[in-house]
Amino acid sequence: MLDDRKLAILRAIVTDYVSMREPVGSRALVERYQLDVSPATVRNDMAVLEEEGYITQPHTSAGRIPTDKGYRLFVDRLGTVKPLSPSERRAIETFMTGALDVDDLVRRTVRLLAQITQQVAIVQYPIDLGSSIRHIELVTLGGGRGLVIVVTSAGRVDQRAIETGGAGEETVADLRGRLNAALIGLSSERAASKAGALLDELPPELHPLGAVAIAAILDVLGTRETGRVVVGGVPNLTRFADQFETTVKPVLEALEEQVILLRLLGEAVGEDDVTVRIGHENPYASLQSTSVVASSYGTAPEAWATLGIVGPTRMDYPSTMAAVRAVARYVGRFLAEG
Amino acid sequence: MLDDRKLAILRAIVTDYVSMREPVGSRALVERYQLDVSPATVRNDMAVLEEEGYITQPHTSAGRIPTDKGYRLFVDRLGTVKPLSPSERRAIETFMTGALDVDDLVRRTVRLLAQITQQVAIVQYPIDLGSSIRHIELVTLGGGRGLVIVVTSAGRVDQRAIETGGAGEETVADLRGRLNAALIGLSSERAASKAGALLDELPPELHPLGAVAIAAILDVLGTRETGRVVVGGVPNLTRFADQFETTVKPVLEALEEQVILLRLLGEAVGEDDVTVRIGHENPYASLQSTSVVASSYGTAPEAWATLGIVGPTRMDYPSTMAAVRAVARYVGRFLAEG
DNA sequence: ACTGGCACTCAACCCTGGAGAGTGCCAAGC
DNA sequence: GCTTGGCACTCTCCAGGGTTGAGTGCCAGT
Repeated sequence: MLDDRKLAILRAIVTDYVSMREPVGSRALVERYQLDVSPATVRNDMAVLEEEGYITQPHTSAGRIPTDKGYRLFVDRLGTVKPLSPSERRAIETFMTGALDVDDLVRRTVRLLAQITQQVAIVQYPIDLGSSIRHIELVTLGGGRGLVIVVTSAGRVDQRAIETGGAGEETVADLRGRLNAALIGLSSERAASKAGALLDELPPELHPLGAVAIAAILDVLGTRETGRVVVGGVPNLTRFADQFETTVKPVLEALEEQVILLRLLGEAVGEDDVTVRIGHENPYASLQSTSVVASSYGTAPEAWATLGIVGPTRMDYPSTMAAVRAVARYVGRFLAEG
Repeated sequence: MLDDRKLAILRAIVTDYVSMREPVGSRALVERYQLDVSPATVRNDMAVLEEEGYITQPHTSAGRIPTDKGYRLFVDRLGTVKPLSPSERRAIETFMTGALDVDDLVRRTVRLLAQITQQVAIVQYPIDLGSSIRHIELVTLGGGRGLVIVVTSAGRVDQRAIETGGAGEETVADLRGRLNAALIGLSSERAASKAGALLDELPPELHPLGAVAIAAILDVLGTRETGRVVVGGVPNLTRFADQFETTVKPVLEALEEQVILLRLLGEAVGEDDVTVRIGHENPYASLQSTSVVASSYGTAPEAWATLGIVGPTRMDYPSTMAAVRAVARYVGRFLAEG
């Protein structure tokens, strides 16, 4: 039902609307793109496209703009791959090299992604499901307080504050030794179950301290998968300039909710390539005037997470997708190399 | 030159403009506040206030609005202390209790502050200048990589990735022992100088690993003071609704710059009470249409940092200052108790 | 020193008419 | 049968003009 010319017209409408930011009419279309037909023909085709729900007009005498369905078709079948510009490639290289640690890497990635796409960037901290426990440290801080520190083979360090009570240094050392002996080398899941069982094996004098320490370890292991999220490039939202209160505020609110962001990125897990959610395809009402372009990154199972961007549905999908894909690849490679 | 009535009029103008968000005229003033004089008298006084630079009018036939200088006078001499509402007190209690660790505490504080002030909140991580080194951990991760972890008596944990090369487990253990023996209990400054000297004392076989480990430790100690900053409540910026591109974008950009935020908060260090910077008093051009209300918090010297809010110059200073002060006190107390 | 009165200014609002962009439809042409 | 030129129609946008209303500054009177 949609012949080649209609598809070409849809592609032209999307392209034009994205760059011009104005509803596009039949005349402008034939002038700016080589359609080799008259405006009247284009109008007829546009009527069909509108009937099928791919485009719509804001008001009677205006040009057409793509609907979410139109963008979807464009992304799925019409988008031509747009390679990154040399300067973008260079930006990626420059940003990545010299990252100090995972924290720094994530911060750099957010900035980079926001800069090339000119959108709001979201990067999830790498989660290391498949990694194993490398070290467990118990430190007293005085005043009856202390820390439990868990280090994994992927280089991740988590800590929890605990009440140590009046436990002496040798008690701490004893417990530290037992914990390490029991848990080092185990995966998160196995460590969690082993730790639970370990409490019963401890001599009574280690019991009070052992209980809180193990509880802290279980907490670390349990919350590990949810991973944090970092957001950047929020100023790019100002390009939504029209409708501020109605459009931007909900988006800002969503961006402050870690849970929402995680779920948003979560949709991309398991996909091979870049995932695109357009407008209402989005699970959150507050983001239904935006699109999300996301991708997994990293080398499973050691470090695996997702990153992406949030922007107006009216965005340059080919470029954005290329950028997200490229950044995901680079970060993944960087992570693998250390 | 400014008698009591003129001051009362200025106070009324500020109060009214903040709540009504509209230039305020002489008639409205005498109607809404008990000035006991006629509009004409108020007009005469307003002419003087305008001449002195405390108020201004957007255009000829409009009411008056306060200038930065007017707000300054209001804050310094006219603001009546506004106690927190019971619900705000309750919010503070609720938010604080149950914080897991410093990270969590900071996150909760940002949310809390943003919620009660309805502004953008900024909280600096506690910096622990006066604390001492409690433990140093060296962990190998395989693949020639490893981690240096530094724990302070205030419970702060920092880590750095290092190249361990092919160093064996006993080498690592040896170095770990020497580092801990040398550095535990020292303050940041003394630890830094001692660490630098320590390298020369190491036996040759520990040299390559010792060099990178000590470099990492120095890096941790060196960057510790600059502390990170967390921002929250950005959606509250939407209440700037007028002038979006011109007003909000620069603010959003500033909010993404850790350096700017740190400097902004830094101004409040050493002050006893809440610090207020109004409009152009602000060092950054992009924030000159905003005011910053900040306060130090924490118990020196163990943990000491600042927090505050950024909002329009047209803000409810008494309430905001009360809220910032209260939150700073609470967080400080919480931090002291652990 | 305060007040009432008055003339003046200026943004905001509404209404109107014209211009322009774009459409849908139809009859004619290839 | 698809395509095209023509035409009437719709609707937004914009500029112009008149009115309204809030607010001011100034002055003379108490």
